[in-house]
Amino acid sequence: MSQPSRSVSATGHALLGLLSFGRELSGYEVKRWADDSLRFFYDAPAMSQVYVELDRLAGLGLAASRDVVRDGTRATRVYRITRRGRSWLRRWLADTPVPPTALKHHLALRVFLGHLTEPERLRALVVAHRAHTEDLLGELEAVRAGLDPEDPDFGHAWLVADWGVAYQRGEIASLDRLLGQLDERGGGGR
Amino acid sequence: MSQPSRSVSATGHALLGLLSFGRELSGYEVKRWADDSLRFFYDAPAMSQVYVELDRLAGLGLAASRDVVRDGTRATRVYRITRRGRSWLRRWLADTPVPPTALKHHLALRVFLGHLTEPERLRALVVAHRAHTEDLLGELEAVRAGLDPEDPDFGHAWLVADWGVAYQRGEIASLDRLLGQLDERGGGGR
DNA sequence: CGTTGCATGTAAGGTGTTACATGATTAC
DNA sequence: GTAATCATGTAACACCTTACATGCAACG
Repeated sequence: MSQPSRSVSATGHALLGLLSFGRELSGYEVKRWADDSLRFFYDAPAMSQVYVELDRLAGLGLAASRDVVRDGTRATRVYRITRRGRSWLRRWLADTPVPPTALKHHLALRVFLGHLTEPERLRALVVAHRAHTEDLLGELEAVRAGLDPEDPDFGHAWLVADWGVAYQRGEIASLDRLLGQLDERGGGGR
Repeated sequence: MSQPSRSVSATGHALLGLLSFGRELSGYEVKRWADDSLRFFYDAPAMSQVYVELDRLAGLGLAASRDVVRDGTRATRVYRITRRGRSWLRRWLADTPVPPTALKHHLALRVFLGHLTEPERLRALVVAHRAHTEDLLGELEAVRAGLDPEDPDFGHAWLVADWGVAYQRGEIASLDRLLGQLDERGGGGR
């Protein structure tokens, strides 16, 4: 049999992970679910990428697809994880080293280059980012509220959502601290 | 005049940002500096990518290069930011919307899929990640110690380093909290 | 005399994005 | 009727990585 260790990307594993919860899902549904879960701690792939990735998983035998015609003429292609896919994922989870967290903090880059702009402008960027973070926090709290921490499968999803809530709260606290420091800088000397 | 708004990638802006501190730097030096600063809040690009990016910035007139022969035969190509590059960066900083933070938290993905493995195995992954985070924290503290918060230019770098320290400490606290929750799950029912 | 650090690049390939193209069904 | 949602995919391209290729200088 094949050993596509290298042939499944991190995103592929993430999507196969969504299928591992046992439901049969269309690409569209996978994307929506990714937007409600993966997005908060992992980049949610574009819609087009989801189709490509699911197709590849099916090609490797890790997922199986079938076309469902419900009522209308246009078919919906649904995917489910195969036994091979499940054991594949298990082994991946157990044996593959966890890569370091990849962060692209665009606001931090701008603060880093703060010498290039006026203090008020920089402050405005931070404030806008703070507002955006508040929004994210609200969404995450809603996600967490929809999960059951006692559930055998989705309990882990709850853990991650709970963690995400703490993470975003920490981010907001950091931003407030940063704003205070910027005010000291701007108000004082220079 | 060109309007290469679209032609400079985020990484390009980050590297141009390093040049904006005024020093004339070789590609090699840019890479080392990126590893000591950008790496903590933005992905540090590969060495080869640094050369490509600098070359592109020079092609756009945002940076200028010259070959320095110091002593030996092999030339070192050094880059400095041009006046155009500086005003380019300023406008970018002032006018370009800040994209949302992109996170790829590979450990969170594994916790999310925790139903696929044994509690002890999952715990081990978290512990390993915690150790790695401690290392990062140590490196960041060293970076911060080498910066002066009062410096007109590098004061902003200090702010970001200080923020990074708080960020990684928060991460460690989150991981400890997560470990406690995992123990409750594992030790109790199920 | 071998390894590490300085130094620069090319080639190939993987990963993912945006834009485009198409079309049905449902809700207002 | 028209807008939003469901639904699937292709094409072009941007971005970045790994592997490779080369070579000098300094240190032990």
